Amino acid sequence: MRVVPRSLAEVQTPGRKLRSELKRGAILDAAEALFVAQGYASTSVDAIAARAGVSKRTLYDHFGDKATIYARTVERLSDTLLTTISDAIREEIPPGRDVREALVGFARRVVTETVPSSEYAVFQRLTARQAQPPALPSSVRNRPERLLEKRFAELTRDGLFQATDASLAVRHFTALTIGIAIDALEDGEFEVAGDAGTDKIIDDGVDAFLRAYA
Amino acid sequence: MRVVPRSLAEVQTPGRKLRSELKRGAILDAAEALFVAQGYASTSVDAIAARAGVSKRTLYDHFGDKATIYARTVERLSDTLLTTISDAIREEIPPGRDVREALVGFARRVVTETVPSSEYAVFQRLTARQAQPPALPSSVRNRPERLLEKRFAELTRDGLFQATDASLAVRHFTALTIGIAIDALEDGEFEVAGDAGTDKIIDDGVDAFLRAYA
DNA sequence: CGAAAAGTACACCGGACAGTGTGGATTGTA
DNA sequence: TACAATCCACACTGTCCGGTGTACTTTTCG
Repeated sequence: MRVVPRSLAEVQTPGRKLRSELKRGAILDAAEALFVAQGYASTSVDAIAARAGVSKRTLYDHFGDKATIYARTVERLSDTLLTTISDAIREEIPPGRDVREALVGFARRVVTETVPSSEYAVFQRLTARQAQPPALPSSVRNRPERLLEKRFAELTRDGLFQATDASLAVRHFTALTIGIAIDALEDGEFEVAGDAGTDKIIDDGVDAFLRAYA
Repeated sequence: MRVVPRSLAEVQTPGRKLRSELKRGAILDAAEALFVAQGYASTSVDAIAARAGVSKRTLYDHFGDKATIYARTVERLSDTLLTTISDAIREEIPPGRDVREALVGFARRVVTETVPSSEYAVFQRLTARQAQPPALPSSVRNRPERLLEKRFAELTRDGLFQATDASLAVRHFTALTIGIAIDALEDGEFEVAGDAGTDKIIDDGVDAFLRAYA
């Protein structure tokens, strides 16, 4: 006589493969959080497994070793970031929108959407040369910038602002807005000020940028 | 008349003491190089001792533990950086010098003098929130910026450029020049280009800054 | 049903590392 | 010469960590 509660099993289990994929995602989530908070070297595989609610063995069955976990984490982060930037460009800097509004909207959105997971900062920091994990090629690191560069070139062609060197303009723009905002957030500069602080930073940055490139 | 020593400490021979001080310096040199290259967690005390040409026991006699070595390293780095910035301000941005020349000279000097030890970048990175070593207060982290801020305020008062908010102007200036240059250096962006690459970055950055703040 | 996939618990290994203890060598100084 | 400061070589402890092996359970599906 079968005592196996088939119905119960079917209800609480959404399929082997799906569940396996969920575990995989949970592992990457945990890994991302820990790598971001503590860095590569100080994050133990046991800690990742514990946080993911998964046995260490499962983790090693999914990914072969710690370096691979790290690589997959950064890859996923990179993809997410790329999507975020791509969406933000399309929706915040559409043809016809006032340039100042568009730039402020874009920067603000990138910063807020990548906080508190702080994808942008995390990505920069994790991909920075620390020689601990295998360093990533700068071609990967700069993908988001390339997207914005293309849009800036179009804006210049339409005469909306002067950026003969689109690559340079993007560098200056991100440095003046997103870069400074992320820096400030990492310093915990305004524990209270919150969004207002970053908003002001971004407004000021866009102001300066437009003064230089209008 | 016999000179009576008040304590043993006063009588200590300059020979021994000097040598001891040299060892101490060598340890800090080694620690700085390794912390910079590998980060805190991945740098072993044994490695520091080996690189300094000093026994591990001597190292532990001088400093009590790894955290203290790290703290002393960052302190020394901070002091060196502050001196570098201070000198650069005094000598590159003197009263009367053409503003563009002064700013280019300043930024170029800060970058070149802090490379390849890359004090500036190192300082930023080591003091960044990584939660591994005891985080430093941002008051320490921002000391160099304060100096430049003061000079910018003077320049504005003299009508040489428009920076009603000196703090903001400094942020924008460093972001546009030193920040981008250091970033590029860390990426190993121009393995060959060398100084020419950073020089162009700085020229472009100063151009943009002056367009925004002239 | 029965095989296989997926996961867990747990013990284990080898190595690295922070930190200590000690005895001995060198060397300025009284 | 005798003493003390300084340093070194070396052995040792406890701990953590990356990674593996294995035996057991649960779930899925032909």
